[in-house]
Amino acid sequence: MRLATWNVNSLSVRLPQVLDWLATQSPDVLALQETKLTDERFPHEAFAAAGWQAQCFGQKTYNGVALVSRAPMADVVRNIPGFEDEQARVIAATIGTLRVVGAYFPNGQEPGSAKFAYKMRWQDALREWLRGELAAQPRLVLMGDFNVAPEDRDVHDPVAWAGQIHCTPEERAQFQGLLALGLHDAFRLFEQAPKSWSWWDYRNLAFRRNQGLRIDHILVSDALRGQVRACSIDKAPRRSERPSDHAPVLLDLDAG
DNA sequence: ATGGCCTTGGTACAAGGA
Repeated sequence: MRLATWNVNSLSVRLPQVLDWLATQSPDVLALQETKLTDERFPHEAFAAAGWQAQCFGQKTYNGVALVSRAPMADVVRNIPGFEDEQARVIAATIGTLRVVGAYFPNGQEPGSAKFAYKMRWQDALREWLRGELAAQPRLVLMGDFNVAPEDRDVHDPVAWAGQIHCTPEERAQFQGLLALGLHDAFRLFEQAPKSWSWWDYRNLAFRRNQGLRIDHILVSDALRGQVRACSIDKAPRRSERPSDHAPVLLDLDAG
């Protein structure tokens, strides 16, 4: 079974690329972030024509998440239950024997700002909700754009980024708090090439210079850890014309 | 260098992203 996550930075712009990528990589489930579409405008028909079904949770202009799946999705949850939020950032569903959570973590803009405080509060709520989800369904995957580079090796220039947004001790502690639930960073279960990033700034020829951050992640629960066969970042879409600034991350699980 | 690029909304540029 193959799962994937991709921040597409506008599904309207990237829909043809997403459909091409689905045909090429053939994941069973794809979590999308930054769809930037209200649910009325979500292109269900285009996915259905290619053999996929989708559950969406969007809003106008900003944010927006979706799950695209070959198999039906049940018990769909939108956003974090009990956490009042005007922003559409979480969608969860049960697919087969898996609980799949797709998330677009807040950016936080600048340490010390109101948006940073929201980023912390939002993650507190996410973590406490996931604690219950894991108890109810131990076979859980949390994937999406976490907007944190967990360690210095996830940053092209750790000195320049030290203390900057995505690299603050508070954000890294939040990531550790998720791992403390019994989740594992699937990418780091394997030996990986140094300088592996999932995001490159549109500016400064950052992709060509491979100046990026690894901020898109797939976390698997204890119960799934032994079934993880591979985890990789697919840079190919980032090379294409009019790319998203993020690359997809892929996870291969044993059928078991 | 408080920059650079990209998307949306709306039709000029501001906000947000990371």
